[in-house]
Amino acid sequence: MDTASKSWEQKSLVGEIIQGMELAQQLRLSLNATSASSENREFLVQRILSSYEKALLLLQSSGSPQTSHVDIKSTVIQESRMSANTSPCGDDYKHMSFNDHQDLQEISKKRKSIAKWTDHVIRISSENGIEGPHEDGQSWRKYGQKDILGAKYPRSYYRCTFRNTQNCWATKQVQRSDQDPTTFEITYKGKHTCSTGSNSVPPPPSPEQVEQKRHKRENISEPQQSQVGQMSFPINLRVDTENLEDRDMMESPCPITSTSFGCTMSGDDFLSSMFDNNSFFGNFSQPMLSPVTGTDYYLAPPSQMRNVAVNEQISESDLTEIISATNSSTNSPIPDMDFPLDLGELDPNFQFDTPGFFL
DNA sequence: AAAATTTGACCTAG
DNA sequence: CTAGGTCAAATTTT
Repeated sequence: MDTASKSWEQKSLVGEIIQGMELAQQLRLSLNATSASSENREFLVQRILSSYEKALLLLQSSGSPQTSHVDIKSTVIQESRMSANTSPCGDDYKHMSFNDHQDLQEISKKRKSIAKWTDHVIRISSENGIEGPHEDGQSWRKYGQKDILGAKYPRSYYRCTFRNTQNCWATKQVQRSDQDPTTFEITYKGKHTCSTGSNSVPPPPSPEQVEQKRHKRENISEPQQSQVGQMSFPINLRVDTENLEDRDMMESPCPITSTSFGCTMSGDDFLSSMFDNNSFFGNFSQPMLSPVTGTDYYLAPPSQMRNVAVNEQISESDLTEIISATNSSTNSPIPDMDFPLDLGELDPNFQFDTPGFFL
């Protein structure tokens, strides 16, 4: 994974810078446009910052081939502007708590790795019928649908298409709002670690795959922990400020990019069609974090980890974001937010604490 | 044929 | 037990 990484990084670097410029331009336009909301601007700002952060990251990492994610992360700082909680509906919720159960037998202590699992909730409503889809530039594969108690519409579950090939454990859930069917609540969990080489050809399936079935799990060797450096920059991408929705985490989206919708959800119920936009990956770095952030990580892969991947990733703060456009927000159950973290287990090295910085 | 979706069964936390 | 989440076989789509 490093052979090509070099040129790759350079490209990424350039791409990030370019992206930053483009975003800045968009921001400028946004400032002139009366229609643009402050939220959009906010996102643009975040993206711009994110691009630069990535660029810095790349520069640093190129210096030292190996990863250095942690430091990098701390170096990047970010101001947190934004009114604390202007948005009323900031109900983000996170809940997740998984444990391994079946694993106990053998691997009881091994996975102490920190896998961060975050939830990002966004709401998208298409008031007038058409709106941008919230594509994230990722490909998702639907793996389930469930009727939720009290909800009129079923919830759909998606996971990254590259789960198996690249150990990407990102998932998302899509739920249509009861009262306002035009609104969808999308919850993203996990981070994308898939890096399909953006350069040109997606690399073949990664080496260590997991294929073991559900009988035994073993730790897979670590995936490359380089994810930080890989972002594909959309060269031709332009973000539309129209209504951008975004989310993301500084990770790189799979190269799928713009035109291709990652979404394969043809689904029944959702918006397979109602939107069309082209804003894709956004960034989601969000400022308003409470001081306590930083602490949300925890190991324990998703529910049933049969293949345990120990990803050590950079943690990113969790945040939930809501871009909602409208009113209806009543139907969101407000779960409790609990933070099951066991700090004790963490590595002392971990240094993320800085509260205010971008993810 | 391969990849994605559908859908009921299965699993687990609360 | 129930509700929510995931698996996986069957089915559909590409």
